[in-house]
Amino acid sequence: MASIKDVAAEAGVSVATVSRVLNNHPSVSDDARTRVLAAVEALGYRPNAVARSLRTDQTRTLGLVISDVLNPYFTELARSVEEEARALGYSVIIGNADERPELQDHHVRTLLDRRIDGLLVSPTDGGSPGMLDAARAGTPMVFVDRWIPGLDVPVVRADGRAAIRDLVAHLHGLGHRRLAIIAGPAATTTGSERVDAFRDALAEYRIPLPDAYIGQGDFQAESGRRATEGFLDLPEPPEVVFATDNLMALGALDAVRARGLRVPEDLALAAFDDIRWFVHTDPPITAIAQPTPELGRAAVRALVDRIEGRVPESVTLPARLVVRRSCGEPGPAQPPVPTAPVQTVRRSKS
Amino acid sequence: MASIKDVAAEAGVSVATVSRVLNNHPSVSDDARTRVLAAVEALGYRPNAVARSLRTDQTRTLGLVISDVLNPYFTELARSVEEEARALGYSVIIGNADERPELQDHHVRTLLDRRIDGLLVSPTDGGSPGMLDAARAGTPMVFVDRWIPGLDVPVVRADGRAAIRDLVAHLHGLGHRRLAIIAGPAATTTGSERVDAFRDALAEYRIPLPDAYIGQGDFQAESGRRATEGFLDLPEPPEVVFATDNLMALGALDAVRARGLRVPEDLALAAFDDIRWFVHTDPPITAIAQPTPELGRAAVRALVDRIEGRVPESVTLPARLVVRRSCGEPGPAQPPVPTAPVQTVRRSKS
DNA sequence: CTGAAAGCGCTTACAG
DNA sequence: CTGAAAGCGCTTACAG
Repeated sequence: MASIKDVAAEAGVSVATVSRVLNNHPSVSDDARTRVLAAVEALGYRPNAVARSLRTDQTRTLGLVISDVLNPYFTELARSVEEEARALGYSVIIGNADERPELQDHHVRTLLDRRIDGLLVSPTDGGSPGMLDAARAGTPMVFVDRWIPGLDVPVVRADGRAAIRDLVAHLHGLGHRRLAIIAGPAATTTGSERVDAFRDALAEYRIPLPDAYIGQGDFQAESGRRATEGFLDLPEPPEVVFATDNLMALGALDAVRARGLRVPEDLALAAFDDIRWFVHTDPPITAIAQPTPELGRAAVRALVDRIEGRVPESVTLPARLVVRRSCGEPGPAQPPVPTAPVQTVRRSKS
Repeated sequence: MASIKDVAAEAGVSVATVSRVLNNHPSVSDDARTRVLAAVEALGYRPNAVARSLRTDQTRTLGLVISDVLNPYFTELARSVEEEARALGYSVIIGNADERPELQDHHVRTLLDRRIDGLLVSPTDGGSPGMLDAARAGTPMVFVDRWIPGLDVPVVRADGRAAIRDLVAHLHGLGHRRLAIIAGPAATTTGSERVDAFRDALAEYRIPLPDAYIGQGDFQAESGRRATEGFLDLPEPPEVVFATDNLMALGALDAVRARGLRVPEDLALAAFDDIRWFVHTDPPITAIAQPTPELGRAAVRALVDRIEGRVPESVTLPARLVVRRSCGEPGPAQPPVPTAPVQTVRRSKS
C-alpha cells in the first residue's frame, strides 16, 4: 500500500507538503498542490487512518454499546446513530452486549483501547465496572434510552410515563381490571421506570399491582414466554399483560399460542416499543412507540458537542400510545380485519 | 491516559520489558514480570491499540459490510459474525449500505482506511468501484449471502434452489397455477438467482412466468408494496406472490391489507427468509429459512483462514421450506389458529 | 510556501 | 534476561 512517502517522491515534494494538501492547509502553492493530487491519483493513495489517529490523538470514531442488536428497537437506534454520526464526519463502531454485563464491559474496554473519541451507551445493568471506569476516566460519554443514575453523563431518552398513563386509561376504559406487567431487569432504568409508571397509573384507578402480576423478564423473548406462562398458571390470571419491550411481547404471544389460547379474548396484550410487524400480527398489537430515530440523532449531537468542547444537553422526548386490536378494542367484525387505521393518542398534558 | 512509558517508569524497567510482559514474551524474569504487572494494575494501564496496530500492521479487526441493518436477516448475520470473530480474537466493524452502492463504497473505503485485516461483504450491487478495487488490491475478502461473480473471492451462502423447488411443488399441490414473484435487484446474485430458480421450478410444471408476474423490488418493504399493488391491478392477478425477502413480504402484506383483501383467500403469500414474527402474523407465513448463524460463522472462519495464511473455502449451505398458513394450506378451522405446528420440508435430493 | 525534524505509543531485531 | 534504538505513517511547530 502506498504511503505518504511514495506520494512525496512521486510528486517531488516533502511529506510535509503532501500532508498539507491532504489536510487543506492554506499555505501550499498551486503548483505543489496539483502535483501532489496527481501523485495521489496515480498511486491510488489513501491516508492511513491508524497513523493519523496516533498522531492527532483523535479517531473521529464513536463507540455505541447497545444491549441487544437483535431487538429491532436498538437496530433502528443504531441506524440513526450511524447516519447522524456520518453527517458530522464520524464513524461508529457498534458493540452488542446481548444483555450481558460482562460482554458490555468487553466492548467498552475494546472501544476504549481503540481510542474512540466518545461513547454512546444504553447500559445493560446498573453500571458494570468497565462502564463506571470509563465514565470516571473522563471519556466523553452520553447515555441513550437507558442510563445509570448518579453519573454526570447526559441522558437522551424517551419518557414513557405519559404514554403508559394513556395506555392504562385505555385499558381501564376497555373494562380491564386485572392488569399484569412483564418487567425488564430492575437494574436497568427502563426496567424499573416502566413498572413504576404502570403502578402509578393503576393507582389512579385504585387498582393494585400485586407481585404475582409482575413478571420478571430480561427484555428477551424467552423471559416473556416464561412470565406469561406464570400468569396463565395463576388461580386468577390477569386480563391483560403489558410487555415492556417488543421481544418479551413476542414471547408472550408464543406462550398464549402454545396453550391454544387467543389474544385478546383469553388474554389481552400491549407492548412497549412499536415495530412494523405489529400491524400484521394476529391481532395487531397495541403498543407504545418511541421516537427512536430522533433519539439516535439527539444522542449523537450531544456526544459530539461534548467531544468538540461544547456543552452537551440531556434530551427527553415523549413516547406515544398507538392503539390497535390486541386489548379487546372494538373494531370491524371478526375475523381478519381489513384496513386497520392506526389511531394515535397524543400524550396527555403533564 | 497512562502510556507504556509511565508503566516502565513505575516498574523501574524499560518499555521493551513492559512490552514483553504484555505480549507474553518468554524471556522476562519473574521479578520483572511481577513489577510490571503491579505497575499496570496501579496505573490502570491499557495498551493503545492504535499505536500497536501502526507498529504491527494488523488491527485484529474485520469489516462487515451488509446491505441493510434494518433487515432482521442481516442483523442475525451480523450478530453471528461478531460472535465468531470475538471467539477468534477479532473485533468487527459493521458498515450498513442501506442497499445504496455509494454508501457501500463509503464504508468499504472507510474500513480500508482503518486498515482492517479483512472484509466480509454482502454486496448491494454487481460491484461498485470501491468494492472491486478492494478485491483487486488483495485485501483479504469473503462474500456472504450475496456475491460478485468473476472475482477470486470465496463465497459463503445458502443455496435456495432446492427450497424454492419445494415451495413451488407445495404451491402447485395446493392448486395454485398463477404464481408471481417479487424479485430483488437483478444486479445482486440473490436478486437474480431466486427468480431463476422460481422460473425453473415452474417450468417443471409447465407453468410460465410472464413478465407481468415479475415485480421488480429492491429488498425493501416499500418496493414489495408497490409490486403487490401492481399485481392486484392486473386484469388477471396472480393467486400467489413469492416475496424474495422478508421486508418485501411485509410490504406485500401492507398492500393487501390496504385494499381490504385477505391472505391467503384473496392472494396467497410466501417469503424468502424466515423471521420469528412470521409465526404470529395473520396468517402465519410460509417461508424459506436460511441457516443464518451458520453462514455468519462459516464466513468468519473463511476470512480468518485467508488472513492467517491458510486456504479459505467457499461454503454453500441448504435453505429449507417452512410451511405455515399463508398459501391456503389446510389447517384447524378458521378463525384464529391455536398451536400452529411448524412443518419442515427437507430439501429434496439434487 | 517549503522542508527537516520531532514525536504520537507501541514492537522487535540487535547487542550485551 | 534486558535495554537502547529504529521505525510503523502520519502531523505540525519551527526555521528559512
